[in-house]
Amino acid sequence: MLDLRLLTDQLQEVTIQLQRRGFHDEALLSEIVRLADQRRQLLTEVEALRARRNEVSSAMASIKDKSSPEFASQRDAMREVGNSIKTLEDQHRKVEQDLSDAALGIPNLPAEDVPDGKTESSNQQIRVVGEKPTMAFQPRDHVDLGAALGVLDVERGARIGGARFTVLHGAGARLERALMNFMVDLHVDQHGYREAWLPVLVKPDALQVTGQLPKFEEDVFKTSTHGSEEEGARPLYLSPTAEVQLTNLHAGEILEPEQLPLGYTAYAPCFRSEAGSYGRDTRGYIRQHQFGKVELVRFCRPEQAQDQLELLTSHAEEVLKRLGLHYRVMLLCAGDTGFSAKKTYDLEVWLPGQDAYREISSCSWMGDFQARRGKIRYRPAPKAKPVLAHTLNGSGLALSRTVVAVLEQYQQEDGSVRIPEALQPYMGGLTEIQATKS
RNA sequence: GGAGGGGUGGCCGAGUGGUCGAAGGCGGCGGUCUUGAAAACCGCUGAGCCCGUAAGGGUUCCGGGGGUUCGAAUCCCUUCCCCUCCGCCA
Repeated sequence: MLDLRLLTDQLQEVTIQLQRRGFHDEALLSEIVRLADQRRQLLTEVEALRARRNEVSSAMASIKDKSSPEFASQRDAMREVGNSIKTLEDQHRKVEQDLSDAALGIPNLPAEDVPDGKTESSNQQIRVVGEKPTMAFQPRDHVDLGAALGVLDVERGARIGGARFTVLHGAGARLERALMNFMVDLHVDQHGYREAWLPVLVKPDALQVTGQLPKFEEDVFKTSTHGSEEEGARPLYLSPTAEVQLTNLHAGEILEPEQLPLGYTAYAPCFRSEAGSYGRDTRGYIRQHQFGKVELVRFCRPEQAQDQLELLTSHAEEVLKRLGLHYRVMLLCAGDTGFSAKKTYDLEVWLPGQDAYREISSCSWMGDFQARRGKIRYRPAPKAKPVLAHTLNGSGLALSRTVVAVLEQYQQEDGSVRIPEALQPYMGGLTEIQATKS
């Protein structure tokens, strides 16, 4: 959520910044300004009445004879004041609700150094790391490779879960598990993250903090609950990314300055409905309803944020470097930057089987956008007023796509796949995946 | 699932309709004393919102929501969470 004061005081500037990312609902913006103004008026009015009531009430408390005419007349007068207060409170509550509904639909402002542009074609290539592996043969894609090796089983995945579910077998399953441990260990031991093991079902409130709700409900899986929602039963959602759980770790808290910057990492399965992506990436292990991911989340002071984004990105990159995977770093243009983010680097790994770079990590600086929704604050100095923290997150990395990248970049002419050296200890010393009879 | 108990400030804990944002203690900060430290003593010590350049003023918050009342931490309804015992269970 944006700072409403900023929005109302500098509407023009905010509008321009939002237009950069393709947001053009200026009617909504002026509605917010109107509601904010109305809210303030109602509040001033109701608080004046409450002040009066408080004053008279404490005077009434000191009247000893509660049956005196003096007491009775004051009580009658206050009865009307009480009713007015109630009426104004109802109005205020409604305006407050409308205001928050409207404000939750406004995306974050892009950072200044984010390039203009509407689509991914305007993204900027920042750097390229490593080189495309030379192959004196026609590289195969991971679906063919995985099927031939007996490690990737799309058919049986569909049998169990339907489309966009996959079963891994043998060395393939172990590869995913090895990657998970390798990544978490790296971030904990080398990068100083605190490891977490998390709930996967999450409350709507948690999703609202990170920005998936209320606007993108169709993208997440919602579970059914006992009892109707009208009766107050709150449904739980399958978390689409551990960013949700990790960012909410400090919701409602005031952190001490020496705690920052602070980093968490976690492996968690992620679930996405992929509504609206029909027909896209239907082949293989690229876009699944369920996938594993090792997540990185950082909390910091505003003045640390830009550096923290570079640091976080370098942590995700380190995984690719140690695995010897060729990739490039893209700075997303304003139009391609996600709803809650100010600035995002995508890491795109080279997939020779598709002759393309594909996103394998997305590292973002959210500013105070999520912190405002989640009331995540820190105290800049002892006794100072709490200030909203900044949050950052990134995949470090998406496991399924790393499996794909290893299969495709380490494939050999005979269809076997070498295991990156860094991973071999996690694979029980296995150096190569070869076809097995299944 | 059944039966009970409980949610109060950073923490512990009192408070069952009226100057209660809330006793007392702990912790933290500052001071006195001390060569220094400890002890002792004194003072300060929550957050949000509104008005104001500021000083300051107002208001809300005792798990959440609603109600009763002139007035609610206190009474009523509802909901969430935690604990104990029983049952079930990876």
